[in-house]
Amino acid sequence: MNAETQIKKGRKYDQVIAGARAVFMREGFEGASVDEIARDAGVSKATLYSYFPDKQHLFMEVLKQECVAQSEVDVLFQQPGLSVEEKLCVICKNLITFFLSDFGQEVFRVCVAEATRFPELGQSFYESGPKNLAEKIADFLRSDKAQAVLDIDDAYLAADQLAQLCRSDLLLKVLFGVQTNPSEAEIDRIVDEAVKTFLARYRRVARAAGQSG
Amino acid sequence: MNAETQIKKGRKYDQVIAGARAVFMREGFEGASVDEIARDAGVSKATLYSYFPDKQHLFMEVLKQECVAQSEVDVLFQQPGLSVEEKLCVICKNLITFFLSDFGQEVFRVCVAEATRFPELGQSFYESGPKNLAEKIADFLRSDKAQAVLDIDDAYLAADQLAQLCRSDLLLKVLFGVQTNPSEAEIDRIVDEAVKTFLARYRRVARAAGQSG
DNA sequence: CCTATTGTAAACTACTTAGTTTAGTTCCAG
DNA sequence: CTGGAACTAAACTAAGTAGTTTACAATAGG
Repeated sequence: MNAETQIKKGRKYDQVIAGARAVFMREGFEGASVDEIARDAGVSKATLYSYFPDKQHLFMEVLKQECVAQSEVDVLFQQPGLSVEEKLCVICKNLITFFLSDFGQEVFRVCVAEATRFPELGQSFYESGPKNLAEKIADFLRSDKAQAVLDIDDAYLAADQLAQLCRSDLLLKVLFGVQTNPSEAEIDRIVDEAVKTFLARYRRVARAAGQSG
Repeated sequence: MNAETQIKKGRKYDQVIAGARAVFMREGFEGASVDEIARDAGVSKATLYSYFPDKQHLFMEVLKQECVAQSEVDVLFQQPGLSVEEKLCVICKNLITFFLSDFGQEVFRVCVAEATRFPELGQSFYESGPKNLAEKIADFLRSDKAQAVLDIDDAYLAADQLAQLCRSDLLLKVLFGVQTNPSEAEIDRIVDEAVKTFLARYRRVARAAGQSG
């Protein structure tokens, strides 16, 4: 009776998922047809339906996997020998690179579109993506190394502000198809300005050892 | 031969648009059926098709109107006797209130979802919404009153940063259905923190009259 | 009052959809 | 070589889709 039991079986499973991912990302849930998925997957419809009870379960399975993949994205990479400021820049750049990637864009778009139809999907996307990322950044901000340079009260809030400053105009532009691949220079500028604003607020003031509200 | 000529006619036009808006916002483009729109509009399908040549034109017309409505949202209201800092708070609060509204959320969601299928739609949503808002904020930041207190080089970038700091986690949470109506206190906190960070970067330093790079 | 316009409901066309079934094929273990 | 499992293409069902047409009703202007 557990939810998983209905899904999965033999050896063409991955192939089906791959085709489904491609079509769902391209067309959304309503726009995708099962015939197209089967064709794209190089698999017969009967096979597809031997793996998944229906279109919805297939859709959910695809996006569950995308969420897992997304949660494994690491914006922090353990790069030794970087100052906190440099590290902040690296974090920002990785974050931007991620949401500019085809993967990031497609998953984001589909999840926004179908969050109403599949409520648990929106939740799990949010948690494996933005929330997960913000928490990783917050952990870094709480580290001794960071705290030596930064004076932060609410690390999660600060992490979120940094992430938001990175996303900037770009996330919206990309989401609405206004600009699809910004130049490296443009990205560097945004990163630079984001970190500048972040440090203006959170850089520890030289003198006083205590924290100011 | 001009694009407009195909659409519009008599007196039930608004009714059709209203029904179409309701259904499209609820279901998206593919998910919405013309029968449902006609039913929801309290109009026969034949009447609907006497106003619009097809589903796509109807969809575009609805969203064109939403974009116009969106572009008329004013985040600045001319409120006299407010300090620049207070004004920034008001701007932030209005911005948040807007994207938390049903209207803001629905339009945003549908536009993201259909930006691939209807490229010009994404563009015009972006321009009438986020871009338009940022430009209004930038105009304020460039005003003498604001410049007396703030030291800003690139007003549009600063405006965008302020807007992003406002959106914070909230926009994403709302978009993915994680949190639908945050408390007033929560909003106030975000506004407060956004303005704090913004001012930390852009508040004119007491002493020097010139601007620093 | 009469007629043209604008509306209506409902049937209809031609097509697509999700999902099932059938009859036959490939593949591999024993 | 055999038997069973997994797979296939293709036909099929039942329902829904966009868009058209038909035959009829309400409403207004002159």
